[in-house]
Amino acid sequence: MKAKRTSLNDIAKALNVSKATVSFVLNDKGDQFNISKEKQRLIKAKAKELSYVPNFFAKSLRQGSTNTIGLVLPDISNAFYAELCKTIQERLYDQGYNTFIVNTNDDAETEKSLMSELIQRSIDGMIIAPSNDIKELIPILRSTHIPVVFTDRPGDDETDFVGINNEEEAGKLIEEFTVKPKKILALAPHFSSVTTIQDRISGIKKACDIADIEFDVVSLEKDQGNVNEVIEKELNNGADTFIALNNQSTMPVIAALNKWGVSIPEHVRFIAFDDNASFAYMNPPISAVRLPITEIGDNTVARMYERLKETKEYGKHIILPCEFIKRGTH
Amino acid sequence: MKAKRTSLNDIAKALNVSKATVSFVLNDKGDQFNISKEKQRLIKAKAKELSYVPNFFAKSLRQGSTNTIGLVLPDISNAFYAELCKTIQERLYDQGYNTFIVNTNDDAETEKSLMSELIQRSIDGMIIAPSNDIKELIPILRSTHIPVVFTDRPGDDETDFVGINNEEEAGKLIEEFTVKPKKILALAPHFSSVTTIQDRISGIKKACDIADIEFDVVSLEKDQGNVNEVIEKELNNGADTFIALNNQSTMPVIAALNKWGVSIPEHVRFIAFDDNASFAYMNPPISAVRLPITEIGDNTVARMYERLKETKEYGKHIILPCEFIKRGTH
DNA sequence: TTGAAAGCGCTAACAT
DNA sequence: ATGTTAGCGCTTTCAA
Repeated sequence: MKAKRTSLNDIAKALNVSKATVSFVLNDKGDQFNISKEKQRLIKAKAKELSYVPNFFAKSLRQGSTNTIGLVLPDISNAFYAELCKTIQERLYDQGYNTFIVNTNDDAETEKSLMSELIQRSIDGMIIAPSNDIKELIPILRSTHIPVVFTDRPGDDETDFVGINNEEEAGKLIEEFTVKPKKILALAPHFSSVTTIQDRISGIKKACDIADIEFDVVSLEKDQGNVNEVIEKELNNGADTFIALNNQSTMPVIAALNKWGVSIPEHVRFIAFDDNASFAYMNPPISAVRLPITEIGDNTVARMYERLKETKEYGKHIILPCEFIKRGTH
Repeated sequence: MKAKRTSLNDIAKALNVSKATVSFVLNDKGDQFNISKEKQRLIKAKAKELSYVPNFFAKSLRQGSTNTIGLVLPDISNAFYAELCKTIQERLYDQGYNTFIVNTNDDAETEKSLMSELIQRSIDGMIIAPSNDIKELIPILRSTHIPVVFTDRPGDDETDFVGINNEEEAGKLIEEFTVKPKKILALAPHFSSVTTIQDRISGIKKACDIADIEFDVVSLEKDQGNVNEVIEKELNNGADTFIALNNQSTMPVIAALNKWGVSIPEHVRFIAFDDNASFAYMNPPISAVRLPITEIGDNTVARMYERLKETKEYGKHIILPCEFIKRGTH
């Protein structure tokens, strides 16, 4: 019952010209092939009249390319990735590319299989914020020759990357506190071995060593009761300065601090790495490092576009600066 | 340089059989076509050996279907839609479908053009949380014959829908307050004419009329200074009970209430429609209506699957219940 | 029990 | 200046 879509051939027949001519004209190669202006006009008019729409799949099959970029993200429901995803998708769309988004749930095996799937679909390029160690990914990456750009989480020196310098940005933080910290406690999300978190830890640690500040890290459990206990213990151990290592670990810590009646910034100081819309509304509003999400997205797509169009050279790392948002807790 | 992918033909040649035979076997129709067990085994082994991967586009072209569902969402960076998107994508993937996500930014024109784009790509079905009025969408929907399921925001009686009964759920809320409200103020996000918000308003209004409670609605500006003013004015007008009509309007109101030193739930009561992860960590934690996001996603995909596979009948509305999360502000 | 061949809609090399 | 034609890789009807 489905009314058949107009095809190139329909237009060609209606006008008594060849498919090739129609194809040229409709792909704006009319002049290049010296098709007469009049005929071009006619063809375009007829295409409109029959509401012709090119068949994407026939085109892809013929050309061997799909105009689609695969986007591999750890968790699309995390505010950071949701925003990044939106930006990347929009920019790609502006360039005429479609985005095929897959979600790995930060699971290494899922990621590997999804990546293979994507490659099998003849995508033209892949943008990835990897959950796996780069070493695990190399075999998969080797099996294809499409450009790959890493975003947020780096690969190695051979792979393109757009993101921030987590170590440096985290290290700079200890100078922002209004009171010199005695002991800094970094709060890591549960089970997080991803490089971004590890780099942030190492940055803070190094800075603390130099400034002669005591330093410790704890990993937060999902259970709030547990978080409360941990924070109480650390408070007793002299921690007076807290840095949440990502947006997910912020709220539980603030809640625990509130529970023990510790006032911020009078008794202790707090900074969140990775800002969140809600932070500005807290009481007091939470000081945070804003990751340049839009810029990361823009640059990632720009780099992908370069790789797609011109450059064969790879391994470029684009590092963007963060911004410290001074609010009421630092 | 790109190593050519193994094709059906490669396998056929290597084994000296026809493409057809290989195709049958690899699509598990070997028995149906009485291909000998031995040959089937051979073919499958060779396919594995050459790491054969079917060409998605050739298949789509030939079959005229793409195994892809278009998903049209207003704003993928909004927590509610991010979560919904994730669920729908996962379920669709489980069923062997791919999801093509597009983001309309709640802009009516963008939505219309993106929908047309999607249809042009020969998607097999479309799931949409529309920004446009259904009347605007009808011409576009008419131009195709693929199944369409509306999610979160309904179309009309002729279109499938999965979501909640906003009017009813909002109406029930007024019974939840621990103190009988004198005057309820509903807080709408800036410029929101979408039906979900309108239905929530009308539900509360009706319930207030019956219970003889004063009721008013205000639309919140982006600017917090403005929100503060509005809330102050309404406080002076006797508002003692606040209902945020979506998750975006919650934080600004809480911040304003804090600013004026109004304590919750002692002085005023507050409920948010649409829960958010951060609400549990606020002080006091925010009472909220939890939308059944996962269930909406599951049912949307299930319904789409039905439409794709069996049913020609449409216009089914699946209404799911919400859950009121009692925390500290109501 | 298997193979041959047509054709999905498009592009581009080659003719004319 | 425009037409002819050969596939891209796959499925499926028909023939053997």
